[in-house]
Amino acid sequence: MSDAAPGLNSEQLGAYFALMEVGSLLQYAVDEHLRAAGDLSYVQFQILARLVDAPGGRLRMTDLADGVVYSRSGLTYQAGLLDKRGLIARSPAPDDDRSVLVTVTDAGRDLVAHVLPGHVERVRQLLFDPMTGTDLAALSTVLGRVRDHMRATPPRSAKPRGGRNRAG
Amino acid sequence: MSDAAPGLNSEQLGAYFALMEVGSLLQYAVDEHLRAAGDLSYVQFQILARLVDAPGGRLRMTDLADGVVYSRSGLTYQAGLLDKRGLIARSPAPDDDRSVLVTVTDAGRDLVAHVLPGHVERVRQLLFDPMTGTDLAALSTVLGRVRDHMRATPPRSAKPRGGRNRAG
DNA sequence: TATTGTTATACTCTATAACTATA
DNA sequence: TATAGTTATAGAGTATAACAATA
Repeated sequence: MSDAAPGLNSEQLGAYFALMEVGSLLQYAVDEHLRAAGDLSYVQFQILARLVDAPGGRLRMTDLADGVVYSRSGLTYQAGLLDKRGLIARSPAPDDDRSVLVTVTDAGRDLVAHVLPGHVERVRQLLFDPMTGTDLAALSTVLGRVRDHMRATPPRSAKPRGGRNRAG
Repeated sequence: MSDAAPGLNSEQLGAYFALMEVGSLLQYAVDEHLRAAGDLSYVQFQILARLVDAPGGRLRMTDLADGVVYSRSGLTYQAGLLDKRGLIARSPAPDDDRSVLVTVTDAGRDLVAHVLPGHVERVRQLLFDPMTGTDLAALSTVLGRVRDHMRATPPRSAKPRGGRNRAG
């Protein structure tokens, strides 16, 4: 879009496109590896990874849904797949009978451990090999700020009802 | 993964997660806007945007496929949708009868023009509002370097045909 | 009444392979 | 033989809405 970019200067536009391309290529490469190494989609890997990191290896469905998947039914679907493979187990929550506790099984932990080195290696090769130490520090600073801002800016609840931007 | 990250230090790991999260949230927000404002997916918007930027508003299917979609049949599918809506037109290439030239129609240009301000506005709000001028410069430098490196590093499973592995 | 989670269902998108046609 | 593109088909993933159960 060389001409019509009313709200962004060319440096911003370039950074935006670069971010999208880098994110897309990285996601693609990582996804490909996870499938080949462990027959996992990136979403499934995220679910397992969050569980491995959680105290006791367990989280409620709702907590898991926050930040991993965009709908509850989507998480139920993914959890069903992981459950069927024996990578997680679901049990009723003792303190709230509506909730379901999801726990990583040993098999789930093993799979994450098996997949992680190659995963991390791909990230290193693609993302960090071309960076200098200064690059890394700068990137951390900027992305941290942006992430905090995005988290604080309600992304999905801000649905304009009577919309200003409708297509004719 | 606080424990098992053999190949990345914690700063790198944090930067990686931040990048994925920022990219994912940005993609989601932008996609949502494009659908609401113009009933376009991000892929469709990319196709139109590339055409608008191309000399004469036209590109061959193959050139379009490079960097936009992951398979040729995927592009045929998306082009079919855009064609049906009158946003692009397809015609045989005069110099090579195997090729198909894709051209943005006036309706396609209008839709891009209609959608672009809101698109850019969302990017500005989410990505650039929390940044300082130094941040932007740093981000551009790092992402530029990383993107060049990624483009120069084709995925190992480079498939003979189709696919995603082209320098852009 | 609101929240948690599942299910049923429909839809979008993507990839693979077979196919046609041209270089 | 290799390339350009389409089609048929199958599969993964997602969202929406209805639903049941609990708070």
